[in-house]
Amino acid sequence: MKGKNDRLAVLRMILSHCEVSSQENIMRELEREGHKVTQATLSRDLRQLNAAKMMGPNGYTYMLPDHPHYKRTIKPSTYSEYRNTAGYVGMEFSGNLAVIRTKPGHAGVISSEIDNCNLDAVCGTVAGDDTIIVVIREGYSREEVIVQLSRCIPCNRM
Amino acid sequence: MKGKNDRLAVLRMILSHCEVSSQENIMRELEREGHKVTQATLSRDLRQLNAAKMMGPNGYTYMLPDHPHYKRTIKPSTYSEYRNTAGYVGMEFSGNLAVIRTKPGHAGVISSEIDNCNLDAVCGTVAGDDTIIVVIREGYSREEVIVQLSRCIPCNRM
DNA sequence: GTATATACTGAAAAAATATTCATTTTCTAT
DNA sequence: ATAGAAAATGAATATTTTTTCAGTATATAC
Repeated sequence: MKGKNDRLAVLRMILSHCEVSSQENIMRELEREGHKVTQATLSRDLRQLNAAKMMGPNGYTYMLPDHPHYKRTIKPSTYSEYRNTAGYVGMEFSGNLAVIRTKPGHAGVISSEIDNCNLDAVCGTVAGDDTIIVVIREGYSREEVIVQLSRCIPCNRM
Repeated sequence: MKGKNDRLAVLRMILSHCEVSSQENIMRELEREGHKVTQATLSRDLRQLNAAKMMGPNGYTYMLPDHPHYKRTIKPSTYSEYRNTAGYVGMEFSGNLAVIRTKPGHAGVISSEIDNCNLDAVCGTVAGDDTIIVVIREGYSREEVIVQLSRCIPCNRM
C-alpha cells in the first residue's frame, strides 16, 4: 500500500464516494487512508485524474469527469473496506452483460456498492446469492466497464 | 443589450463557443461584448450558471452543464412526482433488455405486475431490490415495449 | 559501481477564485 | 411618486489552487 499509484487509487475512491469541496478536505481524507501529502501534490494528482469541481446537489464538489453527480451519495470513510471487498471472486462478459461471481452471500453487498457508484457505463445490476448481473450501458466498451468498476471493487485481476 | 440577464446570455454564448481557462479571460470577452464587470461579479455569474472548470482537449476550460463533457447520461425525469407514487424511478434500454429502476424494495412488486400483464413484447423479467431486467421478445420495438409497459407502470415517456 | 536522465515531492510564491462589506440599483406595495 | 425590501455590484479582502524552484528519490545506460 504505497507509492503514487496507490494514492491515486485511493483518491479515485474518495472522489467517487465523498462530497469534497476543497483540496484541504481531500487532504484530510487521504491522510486518514495513510497517504499524507501536501496540497501541492494533491493539486497535481487531481489534474492527472482530470478531476473537476462541479456543481452538485450540495454546492461545488470535486468529481471525476464521468460521474453523474446528481445521483451521487455520500459513503462511509474507510476506503480500505472497498478495496478489500473479500467477496469478489471473478468477472466475465457476455454480450452486453458482465457477470460477477462472488462468495456465497456476498452478491447483495457488492452489487449495492456498484449501485452507489452510479457508474456511467452501468445501467443497473441484479444480485442473486453469489452472482451479479451487470447491464452495460450502450456505447461503453468492456475496457471502460472494467475501469469504472475498479472504483468499487478490486476487479483489476481478470 | 443591458441588464444582468443579457450579460448571462452573452456569458453562455462565450462559454459554449470559446475555450476560456480563467475568469480574467472571460472578463475580457465579456467586455468586448459590451458587458464590463469585475471578476467578483463574474465569479457570481458563473456559479449561477453552474459552470465548471473541466479538463477538455486543450486543458482546463470553463464549461456549461450541457456541454458534452459535462453532460449526464441519466436524464432527470420530468414527471418524477407522478412516477414516485408507484415506486417507479426510471427506465432505460440496452440491447434487447429494458432496465427499470425503482425505489428500494419496490422491484419485486412492480415486476410481478408486469408478469401478470402477460405482455406480448416481454419474454420475462428478473427483479432485484430496486432494479428490474425486462427481456424483450424478438421482433418487438422499443416503442412497442413502452406502449405495452405503460399499461402496468407510468413510463409514458423515454 | 557511477553518471545521467526522469519522476516525485514539499515549501514558498504566485495566480486564480470566492466572499465580505458598503453602496447603488431595481423592484414592489402602497 | 415614495418608502422599504430585495437584488446587484465593485473594491478590498480572504480563501483556494496552481506553479516555481530546489531537493530527493528512482530508474536507465554505460
